[in-house]
Amino acid sequence: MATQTAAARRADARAAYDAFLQECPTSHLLARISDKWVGIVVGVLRDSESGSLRYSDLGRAIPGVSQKMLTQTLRSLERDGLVSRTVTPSVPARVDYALTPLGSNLGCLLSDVKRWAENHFEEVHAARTSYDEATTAAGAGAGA
Amino acid sequence: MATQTAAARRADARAAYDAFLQECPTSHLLARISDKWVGIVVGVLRDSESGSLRYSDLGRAIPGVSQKMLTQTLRSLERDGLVSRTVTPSVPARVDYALTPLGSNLGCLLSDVKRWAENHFEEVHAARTSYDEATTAAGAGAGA
DNA sequence: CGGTATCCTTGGTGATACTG
DNA sequence: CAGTATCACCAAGGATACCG
Repeated sequence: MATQTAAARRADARAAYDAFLQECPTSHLLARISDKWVGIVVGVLRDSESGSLRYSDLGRAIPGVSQKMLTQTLRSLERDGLVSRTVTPSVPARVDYALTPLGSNLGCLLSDVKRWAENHFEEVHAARTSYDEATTAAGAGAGA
Repeated sequence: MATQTAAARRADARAAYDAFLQECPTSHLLARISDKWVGIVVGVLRDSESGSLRYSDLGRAIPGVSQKMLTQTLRSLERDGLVSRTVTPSVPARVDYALTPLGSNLGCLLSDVKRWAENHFEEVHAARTSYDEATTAAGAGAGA
């Protein structure tokens, strides 16, 4: 059983690579910021003047997010020390979320990314259009 | 049918938000760079001295990637004008991929992200550890 | 070698309902 | 209000097999 198929070896390599990826901080960060809601939550938190928002305010500020996703996102962020969670045990429980300094810092990075995106958006869009054009033209022969 | 449930309104809001996201260049960029293989491919391409690699070289340089994913990634990148695809119609077909200037530029951004990740890795890790510790402690009560 | 088309498996995503 | 647990769904990811 020592010699598996090429596929098995590939799977093995994949596992090894996966392990390697675990060591790579960049992957973690990329995974974190690419999370659909993370960028938005951080943005909203940065946007708010007081810098802190309640759970439901967050939900209200982000249309289309489910409690599950909001909670999940918040917990991840909290776990990574990016946001702080403050519970005020009043009668109607009140929980405030705010960016930690580290979270703020991440926000800056996000800003950089945003800036890049805005700067190069046209170029990408142009490239995409011309590519699609070429592709459509190539495929059009069969359709007509 | 004018007044749907709250869920329906939520879905509606979600759709609207989704549409908004389409307009936001940042989302596109985030989606692109967060793609599991994009970052790696760009990195490998940047890493290579000649700046250009053949399809199978790429596959070899990235253990654990399937042809499907490699091709898909490459095509996306090409579509967005991030990499160039050069076909040399020799007898054994030869295709070289290289970063375009724009792709190079993206590589720089990726470097920034990488730098940030490496700089703050410890902090995040520390936060995570202490969070996990607290969580484990909280759950331990039932186990004992 | 380079690439595409197909099928299958996984898990992320979201809705619902229930608790404190 | 804040949050959790469960269920159902879809789409991305990957393996396989097959063309040029």
